[in-house]
Amino acid sequence: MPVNSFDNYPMSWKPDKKSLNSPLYLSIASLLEYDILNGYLKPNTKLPPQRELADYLDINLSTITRAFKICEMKNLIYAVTGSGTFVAPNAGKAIFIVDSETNKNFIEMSVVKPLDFFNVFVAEAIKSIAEKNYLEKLLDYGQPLGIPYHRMAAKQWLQRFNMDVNVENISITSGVQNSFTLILISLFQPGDKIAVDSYTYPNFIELANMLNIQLVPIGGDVLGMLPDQLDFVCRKTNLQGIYLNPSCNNPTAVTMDINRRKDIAEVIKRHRLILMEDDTYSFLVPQDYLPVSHYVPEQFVYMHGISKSISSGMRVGFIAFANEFTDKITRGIFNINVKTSALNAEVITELINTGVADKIISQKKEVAKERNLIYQKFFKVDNPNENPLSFFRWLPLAHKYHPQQFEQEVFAQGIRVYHSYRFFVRQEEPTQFIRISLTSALNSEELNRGLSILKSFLLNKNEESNI
Amino acid sequence: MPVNSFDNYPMSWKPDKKSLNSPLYLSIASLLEYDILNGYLKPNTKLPPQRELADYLDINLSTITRAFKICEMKNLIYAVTGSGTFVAPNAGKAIFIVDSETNKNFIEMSVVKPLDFFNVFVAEAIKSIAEKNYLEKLLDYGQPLGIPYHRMAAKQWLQRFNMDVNVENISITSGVQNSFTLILISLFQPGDKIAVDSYTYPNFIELANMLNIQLVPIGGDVLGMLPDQLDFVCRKTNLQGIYLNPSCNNPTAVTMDINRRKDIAEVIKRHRLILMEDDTYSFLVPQDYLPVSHYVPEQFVYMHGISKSISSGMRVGFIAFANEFTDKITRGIFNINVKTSALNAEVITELINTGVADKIISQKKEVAKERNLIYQKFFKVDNPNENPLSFFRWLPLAHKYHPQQFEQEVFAQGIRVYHSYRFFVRQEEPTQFIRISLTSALNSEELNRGLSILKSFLLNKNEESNI
DNA sequence: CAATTTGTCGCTCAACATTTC
DNA sequence: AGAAATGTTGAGCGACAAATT
Repeated sequence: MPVNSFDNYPMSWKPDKKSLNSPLYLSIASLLEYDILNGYLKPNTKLPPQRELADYLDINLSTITRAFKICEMKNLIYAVTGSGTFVAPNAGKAIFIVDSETNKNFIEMSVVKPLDFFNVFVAEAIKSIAEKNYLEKLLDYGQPLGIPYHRMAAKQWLQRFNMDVNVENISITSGVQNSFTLILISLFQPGDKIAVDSYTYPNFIELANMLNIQLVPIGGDVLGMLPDQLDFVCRKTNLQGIYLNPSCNNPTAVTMDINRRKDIAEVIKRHRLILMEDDTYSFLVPQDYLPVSHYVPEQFVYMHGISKSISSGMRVGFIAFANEFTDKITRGIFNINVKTSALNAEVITELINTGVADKIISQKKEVAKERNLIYQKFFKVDNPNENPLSFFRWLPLAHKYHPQQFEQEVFAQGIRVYHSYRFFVRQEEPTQFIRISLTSALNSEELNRGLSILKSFLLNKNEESNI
Repeated sequence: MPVNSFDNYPMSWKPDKKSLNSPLYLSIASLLEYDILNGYLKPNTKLPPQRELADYLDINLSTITRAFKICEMKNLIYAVTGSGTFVAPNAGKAIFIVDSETNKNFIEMSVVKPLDFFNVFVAEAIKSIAEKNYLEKLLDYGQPLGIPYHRMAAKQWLQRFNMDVNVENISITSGVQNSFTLILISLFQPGDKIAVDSYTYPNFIELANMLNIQLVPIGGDVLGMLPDQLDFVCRKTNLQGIYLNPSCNNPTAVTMDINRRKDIAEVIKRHRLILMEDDTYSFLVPQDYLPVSHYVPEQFVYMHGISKSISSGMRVGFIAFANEFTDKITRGIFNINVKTSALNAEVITELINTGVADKIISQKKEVAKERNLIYQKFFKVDNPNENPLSFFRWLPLAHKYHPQQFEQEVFAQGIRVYHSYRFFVRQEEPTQFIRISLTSALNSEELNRGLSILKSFLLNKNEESNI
């Protein structure tokens, strides 16, 4: 191809040669960033091949590669060998999930709230602790992993979910999100790669982005992540870890059965991945399920939040981990948080030891069951592996929409749900979904009303097929 | 120099040519790492020039540069153009400060404890909160930056220290260390460079290391960091931020006067640095001091811990920040912690609003004054800019010691202090110091005893000069 | 203060791996 | 199944900048 014919050749992106200055690769990267963030390059646009851009700008191919790598680290683009480079579907958009709570005159089905009306019990626990005479002792530094009494309660609690480890392998953290931060910083490096489900919890995605840790989506089926696909990716890419959500995957609501857990564990072992198992929803699963961590005793970090099961406001979580990680995690806790407030851990310990925690859970399960029945009055649940007590539901859409616009149109009807774009890791989505929280509405009646509005909205959009 | 004469030439490090495999640069980096971590290369050893190593291994110079860069990122070595590359003084050593608390049969003067015996007041505050009827309302998600009532209390509290900002520019965090994490992750990138005092708080150093943020030490004088030196470094290196501890620098105990604060602020403005001002010790400074943040209203993050002033166990801190950073910080808080427990913030708010916090502080200042007088019975304080109420003291040593060995020898006498190696950022220390905590001993008598033991120990070492 | 030593950095080259057709 | 398209990666080159002598 003659060098001067580029004007006639349709290139999706033509950086202005004149505005390039030294260093070239940074200059190119920032031009690209600018054009993406300012909307001149739309999500999913295919960029010209690196060779073509290099020819056009009359520089070396690898200079383009470097420029692209910078933008890829910022999650603005993603590159696939053989196919090309594409603008990321979520380039520059915030996907994180945060409770807005500004004069709620709409029905909340986006954020998953943990049925906070059981907080009366927590308030009682606080009162009973306030009367204890050892209160002062809870108020000093020391014991970054938690005081033994609290860690013992954690041990007993985790045993309920078949996670049986020594007290030395347990730490109190300031909630699951804080556990994510702790583990990503302590056990991983910027540039490391972690395998995740194609649909993953947005706040994990955003945190990984902030820390420059790359997430590699692995395909799944009705039971969740496919071991073969994981193995396949591990063979060609150097992965350091894997993040799993096996009890009730957020957002798909899928529960991994025992066989799939074993199979995945095999692959994790084979490739020496660090397993980050997020088992916040273990309380919604029958008692005979063993965590994936159980099968990889030398390379797991099991993260258990009590925000969903017991109380969200206390900001307490537990982690259990393989011996190997003890030093790094201890150091990490100290450098990130110093420690978690023992007062808060004491409240949770009290709830566990007095059996109130169990009571809260069984009541939450009742409500969850009821709300799922309401959901099924409106929408079908096809996959038998979806957790019947899930706090949220994952509904496929028959058509393609503009994600944010879709959320806004729904909102205009007085309800809020999340579109799947928030959960998707790289690449374009083949099918679109919405995640519907069942536990955020104030009561069954409100949920009923919300789902009914949603259903009419979808029917208006000719979305019969999945309903 | 003939290529074959290397055997006779004294090279401080000769990697085994045979154990090199592809990729070369990684292979070299891991050989170097191995030799440093296993003690074959001692701290401060000068490595052979990169060109010489390249010649010796018969590979390209830049391949060595790359290998060295990897080790430099891990803080195993540091390179100075013109002088050479050296093994880092703290290569592979943990310097972080953690309260060990295992059967204390020694006098604690290493960790700085915050005079925890005033926790009775905090316990009372908890009791009074437990009786409030709005307790449940504190237990949900939402309001990641803190509920307005708490942020208002924070605003009033910060005003005492002349930090006057709107409520919108304030957030509750889970303590100062957590604020560091938040800000380093939210406003900086791996590879960014931050200016710090040559002697800096070890847990800040370690956290920066974990996040691959480079710290650049700036020289100082009796008033702390020198503006000219900061300016000088900014001109040649691309710095993104600066970390300061102006009220009572940890470990030097120096208080920056107003003029120095203004001068430093000028340089910060000129080079558009992000200021991280750690003002945990502002309660030990006279009321007319303005924070450095005051002079750079568009680029500051002011971090205020209450662990030292009010209560360490509650894990609550406040940050105030320039408008510009609001979005990034909000997103960061949500992705790192979700939020800080409102229960804990409520306790601190209660202490502030009832005036108990002020009472705690004035009592702590009394004790600090008394303990500093005890110190001066044993050791001189030469620099008038050292804070007379400091919780710790910084004592120069006349001779050079092996740092860890020194700490152990002192420990053998039944006391614990920290050697300056823990605080030093890169390069070898010209003079060695020890940091002596005055507030960790249980009472004046114990402190007296500890200092007396320390003094005899030092006199035995012929350390008269500074005593 | 000029020459020398020493580390830094951006760009190029070429072999390679993966995907598509 | 083989050829073409496309992204990846390690190493080399050379100009440069800073510190030392």
